[in-house]
Amino acid sequence: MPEGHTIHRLAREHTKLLLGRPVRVSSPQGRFAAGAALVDGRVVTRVEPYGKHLWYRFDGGELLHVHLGLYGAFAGGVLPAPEPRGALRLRITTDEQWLDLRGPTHCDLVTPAERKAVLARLGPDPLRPTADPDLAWQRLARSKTPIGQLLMNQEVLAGVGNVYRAEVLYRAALSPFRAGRDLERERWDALWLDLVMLMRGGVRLGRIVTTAREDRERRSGTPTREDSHYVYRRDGLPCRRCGTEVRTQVMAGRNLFWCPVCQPA
DNA sequence: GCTAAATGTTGAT
DNA sequence: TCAACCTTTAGCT
Repeated sequence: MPEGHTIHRLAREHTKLLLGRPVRVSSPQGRFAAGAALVDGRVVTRVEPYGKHLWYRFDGGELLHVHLGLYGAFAGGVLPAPEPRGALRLRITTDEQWLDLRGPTHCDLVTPAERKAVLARLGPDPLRPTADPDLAWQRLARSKTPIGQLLMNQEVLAGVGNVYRAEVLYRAALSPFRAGRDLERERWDALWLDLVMLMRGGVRLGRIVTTAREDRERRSGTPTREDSHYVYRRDGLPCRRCGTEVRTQVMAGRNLFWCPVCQPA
């Protein structure tokens, strides 16, 4: 379930769990066996998130790069660890805890240069305190590409995925089909601030909630999980604010959701 | 029990 | 544009 908020939350958890401790590292599945052997017994000195990427630094200078992709996920708990089964790419254990990684797109040892190359291609990450929204604006402001596509481009913005794309555009009352260069600077600044707030909330809660309380309660009395979004995966259902059917269509290779009335072209 | 789809990216065609 | 990665879950039967 990984957009940027998931990655930043994992970085916090893993920092608390691993930092300054020697770890046992293995790859029961075998695909990361050689890399695991190289860092087995090392001390973790840093866990760093950027966008949807995670890096783990070890005291021998090694760097582990993890990208969860669409299905990658961590699980963990207090020892003893469960018997490894299925495709378990990575297991890290401390004296007390175990951590399992399954299904990632990337789980590899990389050089500092390779890490730099990845970072160089990423746009500003709304979850990083020093992120500069102007870098994204430079790209947006001269692009004919629809804003719904630009928001998904990690070279424009790092960490935004399909849920935040749909939801932040709804909250801004912006059509996903509007060209980036037709976006006013003030509206971009407001969009960025909203992303920062929403994604920080995602880190805190461990899930994405974009609906204002009054919108959650209007239709259902008690808030439930399915009230967490305005439009994401709500195609065919009435818009929470205007009642119009929420629409969907593929944009940037993923299902986009929007309200044609609240987000007029 | 089976199938399709899912909060993502890459590399081949 | 599409298959691959590889796991979980929702929605069927």
